[in-house]
Amino acid sequence: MKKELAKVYDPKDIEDRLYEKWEENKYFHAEVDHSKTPFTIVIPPPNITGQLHMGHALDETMQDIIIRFKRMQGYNALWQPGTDHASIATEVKVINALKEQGITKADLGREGFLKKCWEWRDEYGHRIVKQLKKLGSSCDWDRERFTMDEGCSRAVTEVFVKMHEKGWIYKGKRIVNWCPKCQTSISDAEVEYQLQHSHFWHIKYPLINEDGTVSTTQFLEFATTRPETMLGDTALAVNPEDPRYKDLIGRKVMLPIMNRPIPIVGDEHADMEEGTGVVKITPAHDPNDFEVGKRHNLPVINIMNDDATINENGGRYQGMDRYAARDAIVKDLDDMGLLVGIEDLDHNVGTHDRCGTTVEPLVKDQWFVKMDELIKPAIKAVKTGDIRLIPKSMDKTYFNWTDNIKDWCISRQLWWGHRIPAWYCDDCGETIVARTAPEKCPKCGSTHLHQDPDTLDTWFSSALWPFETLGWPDQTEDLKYFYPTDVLVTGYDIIFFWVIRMIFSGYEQMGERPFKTVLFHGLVRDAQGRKMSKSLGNGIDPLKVIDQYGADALRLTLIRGNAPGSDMRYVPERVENSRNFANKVWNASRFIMMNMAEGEEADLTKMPAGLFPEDKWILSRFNSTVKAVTDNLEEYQLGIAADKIYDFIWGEFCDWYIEMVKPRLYGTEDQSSKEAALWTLQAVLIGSLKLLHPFMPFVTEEIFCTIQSKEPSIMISKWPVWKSEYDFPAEEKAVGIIKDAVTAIRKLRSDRNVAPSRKAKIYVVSEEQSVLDIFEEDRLFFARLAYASDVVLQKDRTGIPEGALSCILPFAGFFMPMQDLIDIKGEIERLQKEEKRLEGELKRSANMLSNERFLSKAPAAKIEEEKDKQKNYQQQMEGVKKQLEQLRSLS
RNA sequence: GGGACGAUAGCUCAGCCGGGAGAGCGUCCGCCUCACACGCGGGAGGUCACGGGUUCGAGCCCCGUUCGCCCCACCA
Repeated sequence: MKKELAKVYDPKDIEDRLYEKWEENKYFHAEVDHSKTPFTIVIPPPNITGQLHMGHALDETMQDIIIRFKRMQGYNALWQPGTDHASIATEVKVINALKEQGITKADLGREGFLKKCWEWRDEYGHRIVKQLKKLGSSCDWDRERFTMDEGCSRAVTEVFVKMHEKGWIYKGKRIVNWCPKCQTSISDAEVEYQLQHSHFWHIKYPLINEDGTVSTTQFLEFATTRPETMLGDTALAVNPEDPRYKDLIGRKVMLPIMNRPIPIVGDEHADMEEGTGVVKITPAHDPNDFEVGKRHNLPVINIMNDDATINENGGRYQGMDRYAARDAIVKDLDDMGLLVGIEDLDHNVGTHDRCGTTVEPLVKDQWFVKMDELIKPAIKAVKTGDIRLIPKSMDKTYFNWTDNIKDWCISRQLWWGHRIPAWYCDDCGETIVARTAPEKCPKCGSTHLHQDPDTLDTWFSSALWPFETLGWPDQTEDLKYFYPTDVLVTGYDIIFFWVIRMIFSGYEQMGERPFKTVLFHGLVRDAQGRKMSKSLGNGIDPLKVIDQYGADALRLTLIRGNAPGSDMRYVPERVENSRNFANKVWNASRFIMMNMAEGEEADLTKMPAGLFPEDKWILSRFNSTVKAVTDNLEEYQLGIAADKIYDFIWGEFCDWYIEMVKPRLYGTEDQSSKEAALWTLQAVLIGSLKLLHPFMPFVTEEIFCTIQSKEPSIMISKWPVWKSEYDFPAEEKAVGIIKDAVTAIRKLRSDRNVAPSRKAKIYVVSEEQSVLDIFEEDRLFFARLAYASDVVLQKDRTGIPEGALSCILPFAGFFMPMQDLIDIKGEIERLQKEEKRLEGELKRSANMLSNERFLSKAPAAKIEEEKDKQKNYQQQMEGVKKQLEQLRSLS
């Protein structure tokens, strides 16, 4: 039975079926095999709270294209998948879910709460994986990992203990970013600055006289955006060079409300140019002030509880929220005559990126990673090119962060995550950091020990992702073979959170880079260029798009015309075009199959002897496309590669080649001609499907498996390579000439409104026998494409009816006698226009070729090219003039 | 304040090494031509933001300007 495809490509029927087939046959699975070169990608592990969004879709598609390409090239390709426990994001979700049942975290206790988290993970953690599969992602699911599985947890503990021994992880009282809502510390990277409307309050504190009395006439004035923190002020600072104030250094002012004398210190931090030059110093609630406090041994007075209400150090404001306290304090200061004025101000306020709450800098006992030494190899890696960032412009962003890096606060006051492997002795206070829970205190022998309640920043484990997923800390075969990975594909928005941390972790723990290249992509925005967000409700669900248009269409849409590192807009119409392209490929294949005789599969390993010029032309074009696309993919220029395949398949193979060979397929007399055409059709189609497969895995697989029976799947077939026997420059040129002629003739007919159904005799006139030979050889398809009833080749214009429609090209003139369409005047006008255009071109060409400096400096090939052009224009001009002359003699 | 990115057809965007600008959508004209109307053929539409410079030659390289967007830092 002859194989057939449905008339319209319907992805719904086939995508799930093919994905199952791939999984069943273990095509995604990679094992250590020393006869092959590994190529490894680790997935950016999606959060278990996540739902597939367009950002994932883009990220996954890029990785899948690369891994499928490499797999077909013969690499032992591993795409290592997994998910992230996403400590704070998950904890918040679980808390909210519990809230609906009226349960709090505290009700359940630590154990109970963690149980809920694991339940949550079991229920939702696989949702995202299922969604990734809908996209066609060829991850090795047998190797799926989770950042809190046994192995990853072991890796985390190992790193923590090792780094602690090295002195690179320490505990200390530092000012940290505190989220009063989530009740945890967060890292600098998690702080998001937001422009907020606020005020600048101008306040003055009275000077304390030399005799100890409070002055009623002398005040120091300053401005602040946070008047409530005055409760914790422990100094005013002025610049030591400031002539206005330097005599006052060492004197005191009376802190109003609290009635506490505080010193005036001289510190560089006070900028003489700014405001009055006086700054209030609150070491407990401002990072800069904390530093000033350290330099001057100032007391640190914390005035806030963990929920940002005022604590017992805030006197009568105790219990008030920080903003209520602010209003009250401003009012009280005003009543005391100490409020000088209020100014409107828009300024950036740090907020927690998860919940949007304004962070409160607080002094806390937290765990930190010391960054100064750790970061060095990471800086060197990008400087020397050991790790390459694409696009290159990301280098600067990278260095901007590494050059200004501060120690990393890694402890979180959360329950869901890796618990810090530190224990404290209740009797002597000793801190024990260990891989397993110690039985007794090594210092005093006490068995009264308790573990640090905190967990680690979720990025602490993701930083180890490239090697922990391959077995580290064990020295597994997988690790030796697949590490370092080849390319990391991710959005630029997590360069600081994740990419940099993986790089320094890789060098520190493995002594080697975690990946050779980082390929950054941008954000997928909506059609108006806005970020897709839940609150705006403008997000487009990739799953719905897949449902409607197919995964292939979505994938191609996201890849075409998307340059690395730059944001893209999701314009729905573009998906339609991609879907149309899938249908185009489908129908071209359908056409070829319809013409294949039963059981007649071409032997693609053997090129037939009797190929026609057009066969050679398309093979040659295909050959060039193979090379270009391969080069682009090697350079991770995915969008450019996709464009080239699209253009080749649609613009050359379908629009031209298939049309060219139709007469040979329909005719039955010349069997070898038909076979040559069928061989070429299959060779080029199957080759093109292979090129397209990484981009559109489903439709290509379905066609591949229908049109040939030798190989079980396109995804494990061989990637095409450039072949010298497919290189036909002469035929490329010859068919190029025919295409030009066909286009010109079609335009002429279109201009004159000649219906396609109306055929005409075409005279091809050229003095050059070689040109006539080309038309002779390609007569069959030329006639079809140019709507010719007959083609007459001759060296001059004898016998051509007067007033025939004509178009003149450099290499030949074409004449179509259509008596009812004679319009001598119109023809003259048309040719005059052409004459004028040619005059311009000839002038430009002559100018260039008479330019001494062009001739002496431009490359020889360029000069030759220009000379050829000039010659062509001259020939064409000659033909146009001749024709004009004749027409004028008629009129 | 520092830095990145962008400004190309009506819209959304490509444009690799500098050698006379492309795609999709839209639009206009003509076609149900025996694979595909999710299609075919043809057309219109561009001062490549602006001003200088380098070069035989600039959308592309250099300097400056304007506008947009993002990141980082900071505003006491």
